[in-house]
This record gives sequence, C-alpha cells and structure tokens, in this order.
Amino acid sequence: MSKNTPKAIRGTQDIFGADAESFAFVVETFERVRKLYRFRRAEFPVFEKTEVFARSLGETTDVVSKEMYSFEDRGGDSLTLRPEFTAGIARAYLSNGWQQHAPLKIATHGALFRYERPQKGRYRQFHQIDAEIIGAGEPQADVELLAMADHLLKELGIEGVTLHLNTLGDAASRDAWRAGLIDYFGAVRGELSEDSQERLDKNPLRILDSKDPRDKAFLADAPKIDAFLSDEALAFFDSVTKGLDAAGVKWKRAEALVRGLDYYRHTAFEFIPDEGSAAAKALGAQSTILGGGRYDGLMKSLGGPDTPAVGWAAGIERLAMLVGERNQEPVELAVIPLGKDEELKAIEVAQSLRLSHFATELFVRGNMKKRFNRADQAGANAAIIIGADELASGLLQFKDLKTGEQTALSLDAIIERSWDLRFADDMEAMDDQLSELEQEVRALGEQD
RNA sequence: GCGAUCGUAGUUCAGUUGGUUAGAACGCCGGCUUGUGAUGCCGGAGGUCGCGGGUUCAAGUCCCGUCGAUCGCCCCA
Repeated sequence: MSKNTPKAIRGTQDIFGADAESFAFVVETFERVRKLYRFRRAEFPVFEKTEVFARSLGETTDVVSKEMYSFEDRGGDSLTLRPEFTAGIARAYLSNGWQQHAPLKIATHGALFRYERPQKGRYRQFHQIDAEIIGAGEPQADVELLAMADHLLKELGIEGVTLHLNTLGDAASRDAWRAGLIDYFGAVRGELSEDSQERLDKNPLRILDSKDPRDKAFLADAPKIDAFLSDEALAFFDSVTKGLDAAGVKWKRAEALVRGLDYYRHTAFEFIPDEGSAAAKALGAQSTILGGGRYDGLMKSLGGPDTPAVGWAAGIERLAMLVGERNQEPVELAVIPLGKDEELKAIEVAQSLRLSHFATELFVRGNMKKRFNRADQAGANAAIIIGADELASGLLQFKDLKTGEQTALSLDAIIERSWDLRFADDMEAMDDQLSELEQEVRALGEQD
C-alpha cells in the first residue's frame, strides 16, 4: 500500500484466491445446468446506445435516472455501460431477426455497471448470470425457467433460500391495481414516509415492500393484486404454480413482491434467503440473490413487435458468497530437480506429465527441504526427483508423498503409477460421498 | 443521494491518559556441513501508521477535509 500507486476504482474489485474459485464455480455450474435445459450461450456488447436502456427500463426508474454510466463517444452518440442484461438482449433479438429462432432460450453472463453506493454484495462493476426465454407466451416457459433457477441453486449447494412468487397480471390488471393503490395510499398521503410519498408518484407498487413503520400500518389493508386479476391472468398464474408443483419446485406466494422495472407483467419472482438463515447473514443488507419475471411489454417499448418473454438474472458475487470456501485444485505431481544441472531434464519431464493430463508443477527454488515442503503444501500426490544419477541411468526417483515410498522408474512407468494414485484419490472421494449419502438415508429413516 | 463505524508491514491485528529508532503472528526470502518433505531452529527483507491540512515543544494517537471499506436507508443482483 505505497503512497503513489494507482488505486482501484470505487466499487470495483480484484477477485483472487478463494473468492475467484467460488466465482468460477458459480459460472461453471451455471454453464453445466444451462445445457441440461438447452439454453444457448450468447455474448453481448458491454455498452449500448443509452436509449436502449432508457426506453426499456423506463425513464423514471432509479437505474436509468441516477445509476447509469453514460458517456458521449467521439461521434457524439450517448452510450451507456449495461446496467442489466435484458434490454441489450431484447435489442439484439430485434436487430438480428432472432424471431426465426423463437422460442429462443438464451443464457449469458458477464459484467454490469451501476453507479451505486458500494456495500457488501453490491458493487459498481458486478457480474450476473442470466437466462431468458424469448418468444414464448406460455406459462410453461415460466415454469421451465424457474425450474432451472431452482436446479442451479441446488447444484451450487445453496440452502435456506426460498422462491418468492407473485403475479402482476396482464397490462390491464396491473394498471387497475396500480390505480387502486394510488387511490388507497393517496388518501393517507400525509401519514406515509417521505420515501413512500415519492413512490406514490413514481412507483406506487414499491410502497408495498417498504420497511418504514409509518407505511407498514397501511399495508395490511392495501388493495391486493388478486382482486384486479382478469380471468386470463388468473388462469396464467394458476398454470405457473401448478407447473412448479409438478416440477417439484418449492415456492411461496409473496403478494407484496413487485419488480422495480416497468416492463414486467404476470410472473415476478425472487429467490430470497430465509430470515435468520446463514445465507441471510452472509449477504448483509442485500437479500435477493436471483430475480426476474415476465416482460411481455419490453419488445414493444423498443419499437419491435409484441413479443412475450421471461427471464432472470442472479448476482455472481452474491451466489459466490453462499457457496462456501473453495480452493485451487491441488497439484498432482511435483517435479524436483536436485540442482541446476538437472533443470532442463526437469522441464522436459514436467511437460510430458502435463501432456499426459496431470496437474504438474516444478519446484526449483530454495534448498531440498523447501522444495519438498512446497510440493507437500501444494497437495502433490507424488514427487519425481531428478539428480545426477537419474540423468545417467534414465530412471527417475518416484516418491509417493503420502507413504514416503520411493522407487526408480522410467517416465512411462511413472505415468502409469500416477494414474493409479489419481484413481485411488477418486475412489476415496466416492467413498466419502457414499457414506454421506448413507448417513442422509439413515437420518431420513429415523424421522419416519 | 442520506445516516453511522472504521482505515497501522503482503495478511490478521497490538500500540497504554499525544512523548525518544512503530511491534506480534502468519506469509515471503536466505541458512541449519547442498540427494529428500509434512510440526523444528537461526537470520533477513518489508510500514514516511490511507491521503492532505491543522492544533502542539511533540501526533499512529486530538481537530478538519478527502479517498476508500464496512453497516443501515434508498434502489437492486
């Protein structure tokens, strides 16, 4: 931390070590799960014309009005670093004529930018994984998308998180509800918190999840969306919930759950840690780890044809905080030359081992003790030791670092022995998993 | 954007009511008769105490500003 070196920009992070491993684990798991549901991988620009976000998110939303990184490029166009994925994906769908692929299941991940006050789990440059189904108006699309989200969280080993589900109805239902809320809260305007008085004008739905005690007094009797739902909207929501039950996805109705962005219709959802859970503690003030909904209105706001779509996004940093400590994979083989004269041979051997798919590292610094020490700490199964005698004979010393047993072997024999060692490791891991499973089964038996 | 707490070696921290060359642990580097490791021993490098200004004979320690982190609000992933 010296005086004159550049510092990272506020709200950005250099991710390394265990955090980086967790981050990679989230992304890798997402990639694996997304293939099971046949979502296609796509990449999108990090910046778009400002209007892409302004028109789709709504000018009055906080994201657009005060959180975007916008700038003028050299040609005088107003551009914006993407604050979210959906608008850019919608733009790509329209400008590339991807209607031909509808219904299009698409997945992506990457960096997003929002000018906000940084906190734990909230950054100015942050990363999301994202999944969308575009051109599908059926409730089955909502179900599949949510089933994938639920599946992903299971694969990540995240527990104590519940799917909170709501419907905002179709455009007419939503508008009628909104009007009802304005009437209701407007009558008691003076008694609401300052924030909610402002919400009344900007986004009245948001008053419903206010934490201010002054507002909470009025929440119980506020008009419910259910009273405004058209028969079609009701039937749609019913299909979604039945589908989730069929897929074995647990959910909880959350009547006050609304989404901040204007383009949402029908299904809205968030995966939120249960109160008091370890997950809730790990996230600090941030609660939602994955959120999304149906946005049938979006394409039209970008000048395209009416196109139904559903999607969700999840914060990679937030998920990474919940997957527990992950460390770098250990080395399998350590190659240790005894001195300078053996270094070239060591390089040759190490390269052969890597080409044979063993994670291999050379240890050439420090005295013998240090070399072995490092090899050991890096988790090596075995060390290949090369000295003058080995150079002469062509047989290398192969030392099993767990048993200490050491033999002179040819390179081919070393590769064979190394496969055996790896296999033994794998068997051990499988045994562990098996006994864990057995314990679970036994615990289940005792419950009954 | 609002309120609060904090900021000392690479890391985690200690620094007594402001008083001489700022400490520890871990990590890093070297060595312990240079062909062998998981706990050992010896030695070493590394900090203008976030940055700038002020008060004082004297400031890591007090005051102001600034930057950053953290906690809550707002908003959201």
